[in-house]
This record gives sequence, C-alpha cells and structure tokens, in this order.
Amino acid sequence: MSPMPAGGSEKSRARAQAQRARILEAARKCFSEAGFHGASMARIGEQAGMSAGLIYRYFASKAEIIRAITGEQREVRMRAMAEVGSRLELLERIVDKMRDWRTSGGRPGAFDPALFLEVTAEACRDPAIAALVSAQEEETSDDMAQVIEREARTAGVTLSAEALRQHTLLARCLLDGVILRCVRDPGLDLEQVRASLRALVRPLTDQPGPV
Amino acid sequence: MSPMPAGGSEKSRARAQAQRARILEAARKCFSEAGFHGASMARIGEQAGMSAGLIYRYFASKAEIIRAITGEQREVRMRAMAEVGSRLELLERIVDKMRDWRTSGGRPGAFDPALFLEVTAEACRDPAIAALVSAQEEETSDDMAQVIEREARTAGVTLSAEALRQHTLLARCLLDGVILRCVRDPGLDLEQVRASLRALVRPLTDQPGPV
Amino acid sequence: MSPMPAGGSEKSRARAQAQRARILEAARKCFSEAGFHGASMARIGEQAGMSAGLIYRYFASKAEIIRAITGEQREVRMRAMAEVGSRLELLERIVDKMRDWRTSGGRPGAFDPALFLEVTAEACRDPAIAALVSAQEEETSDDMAQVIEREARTAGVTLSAEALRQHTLLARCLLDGVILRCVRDPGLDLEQVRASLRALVRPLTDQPGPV
Amino acid sequence: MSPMPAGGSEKSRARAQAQRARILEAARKCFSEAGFHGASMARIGEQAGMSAGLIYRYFASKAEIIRAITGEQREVRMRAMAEVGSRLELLERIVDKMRDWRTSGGRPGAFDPALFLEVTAEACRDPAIAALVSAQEEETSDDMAQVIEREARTAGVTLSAEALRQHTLLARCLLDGVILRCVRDPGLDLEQVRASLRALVRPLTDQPGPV
DNA sequence: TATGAATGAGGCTTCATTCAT
DNA sequence: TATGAATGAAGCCTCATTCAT
Repeated sequence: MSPMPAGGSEKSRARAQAQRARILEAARKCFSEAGFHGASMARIGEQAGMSAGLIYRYFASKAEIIRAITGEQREVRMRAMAEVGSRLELLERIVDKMRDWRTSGGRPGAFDPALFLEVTAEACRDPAIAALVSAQEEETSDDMAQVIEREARTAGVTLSAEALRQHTLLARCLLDGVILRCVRDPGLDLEQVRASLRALVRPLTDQPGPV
Repeated sequence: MSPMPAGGSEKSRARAQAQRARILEAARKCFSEAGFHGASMARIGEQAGMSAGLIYRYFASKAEIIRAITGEQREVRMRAMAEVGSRLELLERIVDKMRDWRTSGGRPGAFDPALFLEVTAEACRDPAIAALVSAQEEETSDDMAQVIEREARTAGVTLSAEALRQHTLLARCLLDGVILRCVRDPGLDLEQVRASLRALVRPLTDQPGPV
Repeated sequence: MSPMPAGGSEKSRARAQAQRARILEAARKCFSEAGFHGASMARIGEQAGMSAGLIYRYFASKAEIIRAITGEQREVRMRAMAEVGSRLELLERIVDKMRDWRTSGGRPGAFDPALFLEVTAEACRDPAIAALVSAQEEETSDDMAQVIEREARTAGVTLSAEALRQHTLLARCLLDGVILRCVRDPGLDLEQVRASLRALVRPLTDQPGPV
Repeated sequence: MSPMPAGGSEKSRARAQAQRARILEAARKCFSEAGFHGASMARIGEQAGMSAGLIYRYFASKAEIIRAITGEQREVRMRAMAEVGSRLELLERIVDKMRDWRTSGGRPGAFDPALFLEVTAEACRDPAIAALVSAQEEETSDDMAQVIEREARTAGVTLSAEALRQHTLLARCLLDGVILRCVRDPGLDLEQVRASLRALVRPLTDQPGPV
C-alpha cells in the first residue's frame, strides 16, 4: 500500500515520517478549504513546500492521503476527550473549539469541523473511508463512556450498563449536533449555545433519562 | 438565472417543469452517490435519460443544480416537521427515516443523509450555499419551535421564551446528532437509539432544562 | 445550395425573401459584435425574432449566411461610391461613416468596418469567401475609376489609361487605409484625418503622380 | 499572469522560454490559418508537438496566447521600419513582404497579413486587444515619423510639425491600404502596385501635400 | 531524494444542426 | 411555416499520475 520501502536506515525512516507529516498537514489545510475533490495535488505540494511528484514517494495516491487524513481524525477527537471530567466540560470545550474555528479559521492540530464533515460525507461513498470512520466511532464512544464514568464517580453515583450506554449515546448526539449546527448556521450565537447547554445538562443519576 | 425563456405555452412550461424535475431527481441520486464534485454532468444526463448538453436548456450551470438541490432540502425538512406533535415523535420519525435510508438506499423524495452532509460540507466552501443553508436553519428552528409549542400546549404547560429557545436548541442538536451518528456508524443499532431517546426525553416543564 | 424550393406562389416567394432579409440583418449585427465564430445561430435567431431552427429553412448553413453577408458588402460599397464627384468627396464621406460608426455604433444598412474586417480576415481562410471578395474588389475598382473619371471630366483633364489606373490604385489604398487606421486606433482624431486629406489630395493632372 | 513560477534554474528558465516560443510559433500558424476562434488548443498543441494540456504550463489561457501574439506584432512592424530611409523604400518593402506571403505562405518571423487582420478584427470586440493595438499604433506612427524625418534630412528639406504629421498619416494609410488590398484581391498585380507607388510618391517638400 | 515536464483522461459547457410536432 | 427539444461533437481547461533527469 505504501510506496515507501520497508528497509532503510533509522535516520531515513525518521525523515520519511517527517515528510509524510508535512504532506498530511498540507493536505488537511487544502482539504478543509476546498474539499477532497476540490484540492489538487499540485496545491497540496505547494502548501507542503515540495513538488507534486514527490508526494507520490510517500503516498501511493490521493485516495491514500484521504484515508490517512481520515485516520488522523481519531487522534484529534481522542485528545479532546482525554482528561475531561464531565459531559458539560466536554460540551463547553467543543463550543470553545467552534469559536476558535470561526475566529482563527483552523490552526494546525486543532479540530476542523469542515474536515470532519468532508470525511463524513466521503464515508457515504468510499467504503474504505466508511470502515475507518465506523471503527473510530466505536472508539470515540468508548472514550465518551469513560468521561461519563469519571463524572459519575465524582458525583458518587453508580450507573447501570444500560444507563451508561444511554447517557453516552445522548452526549455523543448532542456533541455532534452542536458541531453540525454551528457549521450550518454561521450566525448561531455560541454563547447562547453554551448557556443552553449549562441549563440543560443535569447531574447524572442512576435512573435513565432525563433530557 | 434560469436559461429558460419566460414565455411559452402552458404545455411547454409543464413539460419544462417535468424535465427540470427529472434532472433534479437524477442529480440528487448522483450527488448522493458521488458528491457534488464527484458526479459529472455526463453521469447526471445519463441517469436522467438525456444528453448532458440538454441539461443546460433547463439549468444554467452545474452550480445552479447544486443550489436547486440545496434549496429543496428545506422542503424535505419542513415536510418532516409538519403535523408532528412532540419532540419524541419527531426524533422517532428521523430514526425511521434513517432506517429507510439504510435499507432502501434512498427513494425519490425521501430524506437523504448523504446529500444533507454533502450540502453541509459544501456550505463550508461556497458562500452562496452557506447563505442558503443558513437561511434554512432559521426556518427549521422556527418549525422546531412550533413543534415544541404544540407539545407544551398538549401538556398544559406554558413555556417562557427563554425555555422555548433552549428546548428548541437542544432538540435540534439531538436531531442533527442522530443523523450524523447514523451516517458515521453504519453499525449503530437504530432500535437502541430509539429506545434511548424514549428513555431520555422527559416531559416538558416550565423550568429550563433538564437533559 | 439554397434549401428553399424553387416553386411556390409569388406571394410565398416574396415572404421568403423578407425572411432572408430579416435573418441577414440580424446576422450582420451579431457578426459585427461577436465575429463569425463568436456569434451563435441561437443569438442570430433571437435577434431576428425567430427560432434558430427556422433559419435553416432559408439558409443551408451558417457558412451560407456568412457568404450571403459577404456578398452584400458589395452593394454597400457601391452605394457609397455612386454619385460621388471626386476622390476628396469620397474620402470625406468615408471619414463621416467612420465617425457615425464610432458614435452610433452601426445602424442597419450603414457601412460597418468591423464586419468589413471580419469578412476580409475570413477571406484569408475560406476560398469561397476569398473568391467573392476578390470579385467585389474588381467591381469596386471599376466604381472608383468612374469616380476619378468624373473628377477628371469636371476638371477638364484627360487621363491616360495608365494614369487612371494609378490614381485608382492610390485612392483605393488611401480609402482602405483610412478605415484600417480608424479601427486600429480608436483615439485617432478624425478631424485631423479629414484636414490632412484635404491638404494632401491635389487636383488631378494628366501626368502620373504625385502624392 | 503567467502560470510559470518566477524561480527556477537558469537552464529551466531557458527551456521555458523555448517552449513558449514553440507554442507561439505554432499558435501564429494556426491563428493565421483558422483565426483566433477557429483554431483549437488541441490543434495548436499538435502543431507545437505537445499535448494541449502542456500549453497551460506556459500560458494561463488561450486569451493570453492571443494577447502575446498581438503584442508581438509591434516588433514585427518596428523591425520593418528600422533602417529605412524613405517612404518609397518602406512601401516597396511592404510590397516585397506581401509577395513573400503569397509565394511562401508565411515563414516564421515574417509579417503575416492574415494575422494582422485577425488581430484588427479582434480589436473590434475585445477591449484588451483594442488597447494593445491602439498603443502599438501610436508607436508605429512615431516610427513612421522618424522614417519621414530621415527622408527629409536626406533631401535637405525642413518639415513643419504639421507637414510631418500629415505626411505620416498619409504614408501610414497608404501602407495599411496596400496590405488590405493585397489580402482582399489575391489577383492584384504587385508589380503594378510597385510601379504605381514609384510613380505616385513625390519628393518631400516643405509645403503640405500634395498627393 | 527531489524536480517539474509531460500526458491523457475527463470535466463543464457551447453550439450547429436535425426533427417531431 | 414555425417551434423548441434534442443530440453529438467539439472546445477550453484541470488534474492525478508518471518519468527522465
């Protein structure tokens, strides 16, 4: 799959990894701005500071870059959920990220809603992408479950497996929903979103519900 | 905007409308399968049973078709919210739609999550699409508020403006979140989603919250 | 060559001639504005107030319209030279025509330098056009010779055949040159051109020359 | 304007210039034969011995090629006027060029009347071309004035500014007229044109006129 | 490793022309 | 006679990908 030879010195392998990273960074930016189909290899190369031809020494095709970008998303989401103590904290964090995106327009390493949606849309078409995304979703649900368990532990509450699953599902839908709404309505008042979330998210209880 | 002359007989106008509908139907299918930029005019023409050139008698450009498809989404969402009496009923309805999509793969006129996401992703890039989507979002929020007011009336509860706004926001995020999650995880158990929603959505109260 | 049937009543033949004239009038305008290749049959039809398809009942092809337009040019030039008594009068008349063109932008029936050049350029490519133009040139030279003979008669001078030929050549080159220069330099001061021509054109003498 | 990056090694820049030249050479030929709009990029590429796509590495669009060709015309005319000592010499030279064109059909670098007329016709439609042509006309008039001043100096005559302007105008019209007539009438006897010019062009005098 | 020239396929769009009505 | 729907070819241009250097 990868065009890079398995062999080579330690040093050259490190170099190769650095090159791949540069390409992916450039691709992320281009894909975010123009979409997978709208971004050209030439533009990605330019952004990465190399010729388009050279990219093919590190990735077999544009599709492989897309797959790699898709694969990276998992880390971004995981990082976002690590060390978060409650659902509300997590939701507020995503609101912060959305505001960052609106104002600064996407710094490297930050969560990029445009890319997130591009990947999701592509998953509807490319089965390989769909499989990657689906696998990530399960992991992300696990991460979310951990956040909720942490919150429950802090609150001194014990959740049944069923309650945990339901709270996880709800929280995830809310989170994705916030992202989608922010993207679809650039005029959406994020402070109001934050306030609403604060008012609406209740302390965890053992019993299922409520919204 | 439209390349068709204003005049023409009754019959020819009807015919033109039929042709436009055929093209839009074909475009919907192609865009859903391949994305706006992955679908070619040739493919759309083939799907519509006509030459690619003929499409330009009814639409000035591919972009105009994309705009028309985007504009249509509003009707689809509006139809879905009409005559719905409560948030839970609405959410269950969207779950039904997602199951339809998974099984039948998108019938004409039905809500198409792939297209919905394609439009949203495109809104990140094309300001014209962003404006359309943004306008639709406001209308959809109004529709959602009506659903909630209906539910409140039925429950004999009076909602403050603030509470109404918050419930609307929550419900919309949940709804969009359900769509996104279903698309991103084809393995997601829709029956479990339905069950969770039933358990989680509480009767409306005057007070803000809770989730 | 022509798609029109030879038969038909007197009335229908007259009608056909009127239609041809309308088409040619429209084509003249379109060709002048957009060039032979830049003007579409649809646009010509629109300008003529008929469908593009109908044009083919009166002309076998676009090329035939071009040929017809080319053929018309002869009349325009001929009309311009009729009843003109001297070279200077003729040259001043062309200066007037150029000013009309600059200000009014080409009325129907008027001499159109853009069309004149379009035809000339096309003559370099299409042998059929070249033949038409070449034939017209001979006729136009004859017309010019008549103008000069008229001038000589008025001046009481007898020109040798050789002198006549030379004066004709000179006058024609001057005339075409004025047209070309006016087109190529929209800033050219026509009044100065007129003044220069007045100063430069001397009474005819029997002897060859001078300039 | 140019799609080529500014940087690059000495060698690659030289190569790029050579490619541009090859393309322009091919375009000149194609435009001369078929006109700006009749010549296809594919044909130009074929003539230049490269794929049509490659052309876009050296020119941003077909329009840019047209502009480049148009711009070149100035040099061709300028070259023709350099080191010419009199109006008659200049006119005879253009007659020579026309004969070359008729016989050899346009060698690279030679003056091409078909192209000259194509450019002029295009100037009637495209304001960008019109501006280029207009600017060239002024320069060409300056060049012509210099030729005339040279002739006056040789003849020991001092020309007033007004006389200089008038002689320049006359000479230029004659010159353009000769070109136009040669193109429009392929049967025109160039030797007779030459003889007529010789007979008609008189030595310069201080006084305005005569023709 | 790295470049950038080169290609061929394909995309969007226009248009002359034909034909059923 | 007249329309306008319909097509197929062609045009301009872009781009992923390959390859000689």
